[in-house]
Amino acid sequence: MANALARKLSRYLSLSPEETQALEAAPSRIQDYRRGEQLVREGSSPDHSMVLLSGMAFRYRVMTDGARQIMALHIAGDFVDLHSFVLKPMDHSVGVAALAQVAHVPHYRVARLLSDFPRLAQAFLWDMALDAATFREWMVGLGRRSASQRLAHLFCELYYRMEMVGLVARQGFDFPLSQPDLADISGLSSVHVNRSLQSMRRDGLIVLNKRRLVIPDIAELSRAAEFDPAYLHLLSDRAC
Amino acid sequence: MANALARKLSRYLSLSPEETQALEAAPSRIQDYRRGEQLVREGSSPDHSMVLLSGMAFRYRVMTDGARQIMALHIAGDFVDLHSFVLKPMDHSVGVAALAQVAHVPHYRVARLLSDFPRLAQAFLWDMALDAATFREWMVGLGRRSASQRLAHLFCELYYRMEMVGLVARQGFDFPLSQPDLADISGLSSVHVNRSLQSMRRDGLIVLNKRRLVIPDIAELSRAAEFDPAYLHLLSDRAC
DNA sequence: CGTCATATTGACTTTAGTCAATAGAAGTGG
DNA sequence: CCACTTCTATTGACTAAAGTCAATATGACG
Repeated sequence: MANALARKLSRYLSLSPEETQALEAAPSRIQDYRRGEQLVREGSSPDHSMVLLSGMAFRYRVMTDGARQIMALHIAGDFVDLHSFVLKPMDHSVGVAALAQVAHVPHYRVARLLSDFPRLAQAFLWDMALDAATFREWMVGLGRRSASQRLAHLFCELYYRMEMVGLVARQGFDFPLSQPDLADISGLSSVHVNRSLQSMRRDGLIVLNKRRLVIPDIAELSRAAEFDPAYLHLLSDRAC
Repeated sequence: MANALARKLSRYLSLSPEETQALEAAPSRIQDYRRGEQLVREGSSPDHSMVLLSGMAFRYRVMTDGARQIMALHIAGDFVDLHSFVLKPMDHSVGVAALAQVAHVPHYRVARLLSDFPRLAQAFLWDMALDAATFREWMVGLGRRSASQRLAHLFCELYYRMEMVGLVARQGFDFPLSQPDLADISGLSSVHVNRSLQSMRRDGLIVLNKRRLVIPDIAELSRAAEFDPAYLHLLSDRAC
């Protein structure tokens, strides 16, 4: 998988050459998807999971009245729907926010990896746990943070995650999400997102235009968001 | 573990006698905790995970201004913090809502289970995926549902989960949560929870008093909440 | 150049939060 | 069993945050 996943998992444990090799060989194919396309549809029962090699994807659900809630963002190296290996049918869809290169990993090969490499089983557990930790952090935001804190918090999270995979340059990174997208992430209306962004711009916390987000002072934005990166487990907290 | 966990996991795959036996033998001890006590504290790095045998527990985080967000509820049979096996330190605390009997499973024994019984690894992945599916459902509620829909949705979820473990009698079940607790689950103020509950009572959707919740017509409450139990994966969707 | 999505602004409405008072209930020590 | 404390529940009056609707830019793109 062009090493993207192996690099991420090695934050948890150092992979043996055989394990890395097996991960490399796992995808059946690699495919590009454009913004607006769907990787997986709610209600379907995929026979493979997907690893994002580049671009951005998000998981979401559309309610009966058309409202959408985005529940996760994924960037290079993320195992987008590992859970579909054990939990079907899908209870949400996966969409593409920015031109994405995607590796398809058939579930039978996931099963093979688990049985052949017990340590990978643990690494996959770790990856799912990390995913869940991010869900929890977003829940805290949705339940208890103000509009601009939610946005600021999201920007901080993305900054660190992007940096981790080498996508931050000159304190900024590509940011393909529209204001309606941000609204559906933060549980707000797009009008309110617009106003909150403007206030953050006025305060010099962010520079956002032409699909690029610059954070002049991440420490200050973190303070505004009361952001604590602990839940991202950026440091190698290696068990083995 | 008095079979509570084995029963839950067997919703995913049928366990062999050896696997069941190994699960039974996994806890190092069993202990009771009273309402208000803490099972795990944010920031700690436990050397064991916990299975709830009876009672009710919840995972939560307290923010700097004292606001609390509850991110999960656990009932009998739930593996409360399996993730602490792979992800430390804890990014949230675990509290007790109602007198809880808890089995402690040392992490080294979890590791043993994973390596000795590869199918249990998959079952644990399933359990974590189920946990995450519930997180996502709560996120949708926090982001996009109205106050009384959030509460109604929670009540529906609990009804099905309680029924699954045989704790529903005469359309009702023990409900130890206070209105402030409900507020911290649903991201509302306790005053607003109070008013929403009263409106639901007036509509005959729920009967709630003396720490007991009765749902006269689960179909009607489900309609009000736009509740779809799919994410709970109640049916045996057995892979093996 | 026209089209479509996105961004911005103003005016107004709605939902939910805050503050404060009162009432009930449950638990505790004597 | 009683007095006392401490949660918990309820209500009213007022405030604030965020949503809605609608109009107008702005910008990318074929």
